Amino acid sequence: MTIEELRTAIGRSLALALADLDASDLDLSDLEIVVERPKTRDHGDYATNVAMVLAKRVGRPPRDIAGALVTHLGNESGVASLDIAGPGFVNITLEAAAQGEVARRVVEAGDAYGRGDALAGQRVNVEFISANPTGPLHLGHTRWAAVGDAIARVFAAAGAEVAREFYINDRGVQMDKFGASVMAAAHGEPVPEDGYHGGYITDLAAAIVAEDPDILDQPEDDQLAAFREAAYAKQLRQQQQVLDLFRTHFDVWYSERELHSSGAVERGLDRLREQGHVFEQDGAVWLRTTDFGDDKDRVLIKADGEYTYFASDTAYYVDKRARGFDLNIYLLGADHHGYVNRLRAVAACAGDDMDANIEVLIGQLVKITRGGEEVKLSKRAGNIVTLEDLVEEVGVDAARYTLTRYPADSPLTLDLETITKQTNDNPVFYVQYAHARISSVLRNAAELGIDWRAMDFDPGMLSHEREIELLGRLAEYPRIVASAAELREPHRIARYLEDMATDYHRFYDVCWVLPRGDEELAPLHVARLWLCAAARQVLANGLDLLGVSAPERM
RNA sequence: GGCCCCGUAGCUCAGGGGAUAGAGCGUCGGUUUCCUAAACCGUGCGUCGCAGGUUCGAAUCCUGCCGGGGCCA
Repeated sequence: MTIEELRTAIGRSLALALADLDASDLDLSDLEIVVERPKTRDHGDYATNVAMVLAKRVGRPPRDIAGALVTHLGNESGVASLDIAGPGFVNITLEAAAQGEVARRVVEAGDAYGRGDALAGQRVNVEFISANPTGPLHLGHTRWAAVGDAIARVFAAAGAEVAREFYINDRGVQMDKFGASVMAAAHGEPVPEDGYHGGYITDLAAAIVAEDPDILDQPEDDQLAAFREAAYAKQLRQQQQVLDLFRTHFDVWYSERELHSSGAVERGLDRLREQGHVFEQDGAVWLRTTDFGDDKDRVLIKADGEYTYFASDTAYYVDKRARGFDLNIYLLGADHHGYVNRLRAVAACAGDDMDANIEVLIGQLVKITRGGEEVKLSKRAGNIVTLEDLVEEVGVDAARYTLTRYPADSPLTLDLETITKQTNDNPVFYVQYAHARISSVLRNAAELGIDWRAMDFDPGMLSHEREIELLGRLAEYPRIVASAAELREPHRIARYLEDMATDYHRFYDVCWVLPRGDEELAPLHVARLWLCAAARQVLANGLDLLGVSAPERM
C-alpha cells in the first residue's frame, strides 16, 4: 500500500465517519489529508492529524472525530491496527504484506518509480548560469550549474516539459574590453586597466595567434574585432566543454546578438507597446515597470538610440513566451537580487501573470575552504576559483552532490578536504556506497543462479523492523520528488537519499539476504532480494535527479 | 536609508503548523568464521538570537528588535 492509497482510504473512511457524526454536509474540497511518518516507531507506520484539523469545523472534540474515523478505517484492507493518541492523532499500522507490496511496485516501475504527473502539460523554461563569454565559469556559476540542472530534472520527473537555456551575453562593451585585453596580451603589452586579467587571457591570445599568425598585421580596428570574435568563440566553447564535463547539458544557447539580428528586440518592444506600458521621456524610451512593483522605471532605448541590456532582457522574455513556455524560471545569484522586481514587472508589462508565468529564484553565494582556510586563487583565472578547478579537485559527483544538498537560498561553504574524504562525513560516498553494496548483493545472487525476478515474491515475509523501515522509506519517494518540484528544492532529494542509504545499511547489517553455505533458498531470501532491488532502484533514480552517478562497484 | 539571505548541539547543517527538535563530524567505547567495515551499534551534546502576536498546538506563520553576510543607492 502506497501513501497515496492510504490517503485515499482515509478519505473514504472520513466521509463515512462524518456521516456518523451528522456532519456530512461539510465542504471538504480544500482539505488536504496529511499522512506522515511518525518520528517514533511505537506510534505506528503512519499517522494523520485530520481529526484535529477538522475539530473546529465539525464542532466536536478531535478525539471524537478520530474515534469515528477509526471505526471505518479499520475495515480497509491492509490496515492492521489503529489507535488514537495525544490530542487526536490517528496512528496507523499496516499489515506486513501491504507494506511489502511497495517493493514490487518499485521494481516493476523501474526508472519510472517516483515520476508523477503533477506538472503534466506544463512547458517550463529554466534559464541559468547565463555568463558572459569573457572568461571561465566561476564558483557562483557552478552552484547554478548543479542546482539549475537538478531543478530541471526534478521538473521533468514531475511531468513537465522542460528546456534548459543559457543566455549568452555576447553584445556590448564588455565584449570589446575582452577583445582588447586578448589583443594586448598577443602583442605582449599590458592588459588595459579595466580589461580582463588572468592567465587565460594570455592562453587565448597565444592560441589565436598560433592559428592565424597574420592577425597581428591587420589594421587596428579590424584586428580588435578579429581578436574579439576569435576569443569569444574559444571562450564559449571552453564553457560548453566544461559544462558538458559537469553533465549539465543545455537545450538552447541563446545569443543576445541573435536576439537583435532576428528582430526579436523589435517584436518585444511591439508587444510592450501594445500593452501600453512604454513611454518616451528626455529623448529616451522607457518601460513603466513601476506599474508593477519595481522601484523605478527602466530605459529601453537610450537618447543616443542604443538599446539597453534591459531591452534585451525584455525581448528575451517575450521571445520565450512566444516559443510557448508557460513558466519561465530564472536562477540568479544573490548579487542580482535587484533584478527580481524588474523581471517580474517585465512579465506583467508584457500582459502576463507575474505570479504564474515568471519565477525568479535567488541563490546565495558559495565560498570554498581547504582545511578551514578560504581558497580564492585559481591558476587559470587569477583571483577567482573556476568550475574546472573544482571538478579537477573533487570530481563531478562530489561537486554536484555537495552543491545540491543544501537549499540554494542559504549561503554555502565547501570544504575541499571534507568532500574528498571517503567517510560517512561525506554523504555522496555514503549514498553511492549503499548503491554499490546492493549491486554487489544482486551480482552474488545472479552468480548463485537465483533468478529472483522470476520467482514468487511474498511481501508478507518482510516483517523485520528494519525491513519495515526500509519499505516505508521507499513508499515516501514519490512524494519527495513531487515536493522537490513544487518547492523548487532539489536538496530534498539528497537529504532523502541519505536517509534511504541509512535505512539500507541498517537493514543490511542485521538482515542477511542470500542463503549461506548450503542453506536452501527460502521465500525470505527471495523477498529480501526484491527489497534490495527496490532500494537500489530508488537510490539510482534519486541520484539521477541530481546528476550524480550510481556506481555498481566502489 | 531601502531591499534580500542567514541566526537551531563544540563544528557543518537538516527540519512544508504537530507528539520527547534531528543528522553527520568531532569525544569516548563496542561490532566482522560467510552477501563490499566507504558499514553498523552505544555514548554525551540545546535559552531553536531576543520580545511580543496568531493558533488547540510555533524552530516553523506575522510584527518589532539584536547580531552576521550581501545587493542597491
